[in-house]
Amino acid sequence: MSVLPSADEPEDKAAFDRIVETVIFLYTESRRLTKEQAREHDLTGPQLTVIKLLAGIGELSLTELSDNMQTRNSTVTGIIDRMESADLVKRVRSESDRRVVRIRLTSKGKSLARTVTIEPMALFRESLESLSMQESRTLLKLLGKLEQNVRASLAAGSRAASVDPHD
Amino acid sequence: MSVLPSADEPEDKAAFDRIVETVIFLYTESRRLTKEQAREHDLTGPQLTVIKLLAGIGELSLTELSDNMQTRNSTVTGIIDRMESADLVKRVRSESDRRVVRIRLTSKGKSLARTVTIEPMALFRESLESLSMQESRTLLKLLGKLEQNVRASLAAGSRAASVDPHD
DNA sequence: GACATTTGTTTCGTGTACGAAATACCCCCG
DNA sequence: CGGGGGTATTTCGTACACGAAACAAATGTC
Repeated sequence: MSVLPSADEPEDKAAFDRIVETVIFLYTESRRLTKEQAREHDLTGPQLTVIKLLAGIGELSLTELSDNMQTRNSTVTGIIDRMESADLVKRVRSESDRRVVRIRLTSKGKSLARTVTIEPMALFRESLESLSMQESRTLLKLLGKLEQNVRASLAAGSRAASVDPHD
Repeated sequence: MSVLPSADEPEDKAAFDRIVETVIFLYTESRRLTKEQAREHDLTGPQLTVIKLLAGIGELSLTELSDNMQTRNSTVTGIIDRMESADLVKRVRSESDRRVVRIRLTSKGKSLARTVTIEPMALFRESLESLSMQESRTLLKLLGKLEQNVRASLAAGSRAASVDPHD
């Protein structure tokens, strides 16, 4: 905010809400379509993500995988469990550090990775291409700013709820 | 974010990926914090959303609720089930159309709505306030453009199947 | 007024998604 | 050598989240 807060204008609030709604829409809808596409290959959305990540990088530990997917370890454990029983992936204990599990594609997983051309969040990515270079740079900058603020709030600790300078 | 040591990738592709990643980050992290905050009142994230919606509007049918929350009916049924056994909400059959169920806050639900000050996605909303008016307008415009493209793709994709065209 | 169709809600089965606790293994300090 | 503190993964219990099918009330058609 620059000059004055101007006691919640309905317009401002509506604009904020619209931004939040739009982000939720983009995320949930892209996810839904990813899931639907993945299904044609008997995969779920997260499973497709795992396959594409592993196909691109080679092998990842479970924690690296969960960092990449922005989900918790315990969630990824379940996903890998199901993928392992579907023979898409296998777990290999690391030699150097016997705590870590390396996740690797099986031959079946690899061939599936070659077959499936769609990327996770494809819908989202495609729609991005319609923006000009200038626009996507601007978008990235603004979103990055938001991200920084969120991270700052998170780092600021799990203190009070929305305890802000009220008004 | 990424585990990959992406020193200097081609900016274009990296920019797209960064945007996608950032949106996912914003959504999941805000959701996580909302959940955490709601928990202090023995609520889950979606339950807080329901309470705030009902407190603002009064009463809603299950379908209206699921539209507002961008989730499926079957999901909301479960949420309302749990809220009903916690005596936060009650189901009332509509008189005019006996198929519809109206969801209404109980007195316990209402007093909770007054007690809990935080809004769903509070973290997200707060971080938005750090943007200038100009910036949030720009952000809204660009996101809106993305949303339009996604909607267009969805409409085009649903030609084959008989999916309900939403607008 | 009997029928098929549509619309609103629930049921069911599967797959995330989370936090907390348990487990296994690493490293370090003494 | 031994224990303490830390990290990596799994287990467990609960709550979404979805699609498909079941169900019920409303509406359209004749």
